[in-house]
Amino acid sequence: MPPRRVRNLLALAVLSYLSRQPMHPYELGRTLRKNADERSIKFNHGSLYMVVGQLETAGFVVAQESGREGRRPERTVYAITDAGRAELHDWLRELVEVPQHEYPSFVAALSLIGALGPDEAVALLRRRLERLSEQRAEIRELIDRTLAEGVHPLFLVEEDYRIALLDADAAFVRDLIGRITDPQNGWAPLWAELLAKETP
Amino acid sequence: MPPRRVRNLLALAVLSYLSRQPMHPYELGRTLRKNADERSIKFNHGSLYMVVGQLETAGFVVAQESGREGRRPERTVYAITDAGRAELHDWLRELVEVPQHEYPSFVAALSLIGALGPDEAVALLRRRLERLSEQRAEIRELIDRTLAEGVHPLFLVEEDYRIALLDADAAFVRDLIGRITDPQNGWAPLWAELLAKETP
DNA sequence: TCTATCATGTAACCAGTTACATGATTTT
DNA sequence: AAAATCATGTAACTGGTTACATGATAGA
Repeated sequence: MPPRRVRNLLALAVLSYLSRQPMHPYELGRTLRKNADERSIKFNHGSLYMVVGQLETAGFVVAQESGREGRRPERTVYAITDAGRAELHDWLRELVEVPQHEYPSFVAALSLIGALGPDEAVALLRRRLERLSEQRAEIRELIDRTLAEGVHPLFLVEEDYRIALLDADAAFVRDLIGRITDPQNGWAPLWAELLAKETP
Repeated sequence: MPPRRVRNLLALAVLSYLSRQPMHPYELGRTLRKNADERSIKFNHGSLYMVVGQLETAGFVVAQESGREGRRPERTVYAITDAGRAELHDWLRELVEVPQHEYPSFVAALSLIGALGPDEAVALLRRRLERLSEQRAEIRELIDRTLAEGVHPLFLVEEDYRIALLDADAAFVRDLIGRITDPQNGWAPLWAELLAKETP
């Protein structure tokens, strides 16, 4: 199959909302913000117009009416097309089914962490643990607050997933600290030695 | 503190390698590839030159000699500056210490998964589990192979971390399938109902 | 009434990717 | 000697972000 004509994930959210009802870009923005989708999908005012434009040239949405109301600027309302629905469905399927190779910044940091000394690394990892638990608490609270408003947990699974990732991160970090500092065969001594050699 | 003048993580790797010895961009590329850094940091031939250029204008690296050897094209060798070393160190510290808010595609997918039917979603999630375990096996094998070559495990922590994330993903997905399909109070019936309402 | 904020869109800029160019070496 | 691959870099294009513009409403 050919690569997607529009790859930006913001386009997925746009298709999803337009599949419910036609809207104009600004309204899409408000809706995305109201539903806290910015937590899951990066977007800003400008990129919305860009993405909608891309979707239009790809034939996934069409400009419906472009009227002005009072003396507001033009508002162009877009509707999803059949091709757009197909793309939405297919794309979502793919994203759920096939785990993507991604580039979290902590992976990059770990791959270069040798450049820090073992003591410094451990100190930083300990601070990371604190931040991780703060973030976890925030998300936990967000979930509870939202559930209390009567929202079905189905609409919060992405936050559950975030918590799962944070927990895995924390567990990994704890383990890593152990492997560095273990008094028997921790990495610290050798690590320090390697570092001393390459820094003249 | 002001935002980083160069944000691309590839620049971090470049600074790290240049802190060992001056190199020209092509050599950096070879080195990155040899060390399998492409698994942790996205890069391609073109972006290397861009990033090195950015680092130069930011004053983190300087062009040293630009000679030609035989009749090869010009090769410009870059060296790290003191400011560059400081940036490398500070940036690495930050990346280890503070967990970034990121946008994995599965988070986006989960936030919109309601648009799929519960049965379809479960089927896809099951396939995801298979793929996750395949990926895990591949990484496991990579780690073992590399360790067998005598590489110190410190230089493989990022792969350990990937495995931790894959495991967390899989555990989450298994749990999610359970929450959807649970015969007592699984989400499937309500979910199907919601979906039917909004799709006329 | 002046100022802020909302509503809506466009344009300019910057970052990142893909494609192109060209001589050197190795393989067939 | 032709073809492939390595070595090295630049240029063109596309995607994404930031900044700008402008009328409308609400608050001080």
